[in-house]
Amino acid sequence: MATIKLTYPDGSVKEFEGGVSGNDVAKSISSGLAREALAIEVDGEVWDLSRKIDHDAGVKILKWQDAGGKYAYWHSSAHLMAEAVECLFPGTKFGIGPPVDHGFYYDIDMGDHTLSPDDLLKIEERMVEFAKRDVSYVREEKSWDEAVAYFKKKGDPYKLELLDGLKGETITLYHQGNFTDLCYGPHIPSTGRIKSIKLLSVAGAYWRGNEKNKMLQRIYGITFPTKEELDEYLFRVEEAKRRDHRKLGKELDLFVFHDISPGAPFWLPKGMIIFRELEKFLRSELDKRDYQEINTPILVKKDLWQQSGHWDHYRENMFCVENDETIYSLKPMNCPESTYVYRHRLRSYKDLPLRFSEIGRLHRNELSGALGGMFRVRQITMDDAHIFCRPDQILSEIDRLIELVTHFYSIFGLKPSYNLSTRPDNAMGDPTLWEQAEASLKKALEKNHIKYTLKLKDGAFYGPKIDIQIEDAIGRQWQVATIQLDFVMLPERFQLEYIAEDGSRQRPVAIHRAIFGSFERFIGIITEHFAGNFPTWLAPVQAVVLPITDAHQEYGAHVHGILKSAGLRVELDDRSEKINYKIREWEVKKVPYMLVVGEKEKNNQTVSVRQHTKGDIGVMAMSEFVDKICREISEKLITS
RNA sequence: GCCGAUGUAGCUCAACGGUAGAGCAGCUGAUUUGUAAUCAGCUGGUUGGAGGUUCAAAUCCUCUCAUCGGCUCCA
Repeated sequence: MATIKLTYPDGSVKEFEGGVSGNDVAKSISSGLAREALAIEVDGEVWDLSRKIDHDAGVKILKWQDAGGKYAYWHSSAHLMAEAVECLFPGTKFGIGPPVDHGFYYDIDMGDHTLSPDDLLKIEERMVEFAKRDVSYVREEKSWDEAVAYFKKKGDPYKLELLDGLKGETITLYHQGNFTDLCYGPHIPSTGRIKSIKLLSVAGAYWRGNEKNKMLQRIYGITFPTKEELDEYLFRVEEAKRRDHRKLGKELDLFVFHDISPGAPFWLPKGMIIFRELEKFLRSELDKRDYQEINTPILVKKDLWQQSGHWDHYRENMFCVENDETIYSLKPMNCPESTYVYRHRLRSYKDLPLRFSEIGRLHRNELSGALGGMFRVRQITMDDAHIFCRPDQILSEIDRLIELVTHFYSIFGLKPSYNLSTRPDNAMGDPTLWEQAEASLKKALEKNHIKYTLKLKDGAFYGPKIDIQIEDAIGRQWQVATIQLDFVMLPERFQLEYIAEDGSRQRPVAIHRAIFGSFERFIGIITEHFAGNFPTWLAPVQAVVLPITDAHQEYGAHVHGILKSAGLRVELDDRSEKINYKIREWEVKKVPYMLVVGEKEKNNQTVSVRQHTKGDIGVMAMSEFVDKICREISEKLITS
C-alpha cells in the first residue's frame, strides 16, 4: 500500500504505510503514549485507535487529559454499563447512552421494573467484573438492512427507531464482551482501561427528550482511570453540597421557603441586607450611567398581554385573577409596560436613547417539578432595563452595556463569557436592520477585546442577542445576563415612535437587558460562589465586638458605638460566655471581623482583630480598624 | 406537568405494627473566662395533610401537598 503522511499537532510530518492504525502511530511515538492513548483525532474527527488510516491527515493521539479522550472513555463506560444491565436484567430495551460533561448515562426501558439503589450497586459490581476481563471494543460496519435485521432479532424498538433516521447509510456497530450496540463510536481500546466506577443516580427521562414520548429510566454514572480521580470527583461533589445555597441560606438566616408559597422565598432580615446592598450597588451604577428608574404595575389586564403576544404564547406561565368579570394577570415580564412610559410623551430623536431601569417583581407559573431553591422560583425580582434608541445608537449602547456587565461581574470575582446569537429562520423585522444590528453587536464585543462564541440562528425572533454566562469559584457556569435587541416586539406591537430630524415618524429599537438576571438567582449563585463567606460590603453582620468578661462590657459597648456611628453593621456579644465559645459561634456565622476586647485593649483603647477564616490578625488602634474595614467596604474588596 | 426518592422537635437524625427518642438550638441557674463548643436542669412533636386497613399505624394501603435528583422548560 502507498505511504501516507500524518501531521502531528506540533506540525511535524511523519510517513507511514497506508492502513496504519492509531495504535501503531502512538507506539511509534512512545510506549508510554501507547499505554495512555484512548483514541485518535484524524482531521478533527475522533476515531478508534484500531481503525486504519489510509490517507494523509492531521492526527492527534487523545489521552484522558483531552476532552475527546474523556468522551470516548465515558462513552465506552456507558456501553460497559449497558452490558452489565443486559446481563442482570435480560430483555431490557436500550435507548441512547452518550457521554456528558461529567460522566455518562444510558436510557433504558425495563418494562415494569423500577431500578432501586440496590440494583445500581449490583450493576456497578458487574461493571467492575466485566472491566477486569479487559475485552476489546470492536467496530463493525454493516449495511442498513443487516443492522435492522440484527436489532429486529434482538427486539430493540428504540434502536430500530434510531435506524429509521439513518436509512441508506453504512451503520456501525460496536461489540464488547456479549454486548452489541448501534453506535457511531469512537471507543477506547478495551474495557480494562476503566478502573474506577461509580453509578450516581437513576432518573426519568423522556425518549428523545420529548415529553410526549415514553419515559425511560436514565442511569447516570462516572468512571475514572484511577481511584484517586474518582475520590477527587466525589470530594468536589461534596464541596458543591457544602456550598448549597439552600443549606447556607437556612444556616445563615438569609431566606427560607415554606409549603405555603412554593417557589417564593421569605427573605429574613439578614438575607434582606444582601438584597438591599445589591440594589444599592445596582442603583448607584445605573445612576452614573444615566438610567432613569421606573416602576410599573404588577397586576394588569389581560389586554396588555394580548397586545404583546404573551397571551398566545406565554399564558400557561401566567398567574391570572378575575375581578368584576375582567381578567387580570400578575406580570411575568416588565417589557410591555415599559412602553407605556415611553409613550407617555411624544419623543424626539434628541430624547434618545432613553434608558428605563426597573427592579420589577415578576410572577411566572413555573412547572412544579422545575422549582429549585433560589435558582428557579415563581416570584422573580428582576434587575431589568429597557433602552429605547435609534438604530444608529445601537453600537454605542451595546458598548456601554458590555462595560457595565464586565464591571459588575468583576466586583464579585465572577468570570463572564459571551455568546452572540444571530438571526433565526423565523425572524421578523427588516433584514437590513438585522445585519446592521448583528454587525454592531460584533463590533462592540471586538472593541472591548471580548472573545465570544457565535451561536448561529439562535437569536430571538425579534432580534439578535448577547447572552453572558459566568463561572463561579468552583468552575460552574451560570447563565445570568442577557442583552437582547428588539425591532419588533415592543417597537412594532406597541407602535413606538420618535420624531426624526426630518420631521418623519420613526421606530426606535428596544434593548432588553438584565445583569443579575434575577436577585433571587443571583443571590443563590453568589451564596455558593462565596460559600457563604460574603465580602464585607455584603455581609449581613460586618463585625462583632466580643468583650472577654463582664468587666469589659462597658468598653465593648463603647467600641460597638464607635463602629456603629461609622456606619458599620456591628453587633455586641455581651453574653457571659467564654471567649472561645463566642468566637466559635460567630465564626460559624461567617462574620468577617471579630473584635476581642479585654483588659489590655481597654487600657490601650485598642481592639484585637480576628478575621473570619484567617484568625487573629493582631491588635489595632480603633481608628486603624475603622479605616481598614471602611476601605474594604467602599472598595467592595473580596477578602475570603 | 412527567419518572423516582424523601417528609419525625427550630436544625441534623433515630425509632420500621405495640407508650415517639438523641445531639445541637432555645429557656433557667451556676460559671467571669484571651482567639473554634463550661456545667447542670427544664421546655419542646395530632410523625406534612386527608382518608383507609388493624385490637393497635410514624411504620401498611389510597389520595393530596411540599422538597430533592433528573426529564421538559427556563432568569
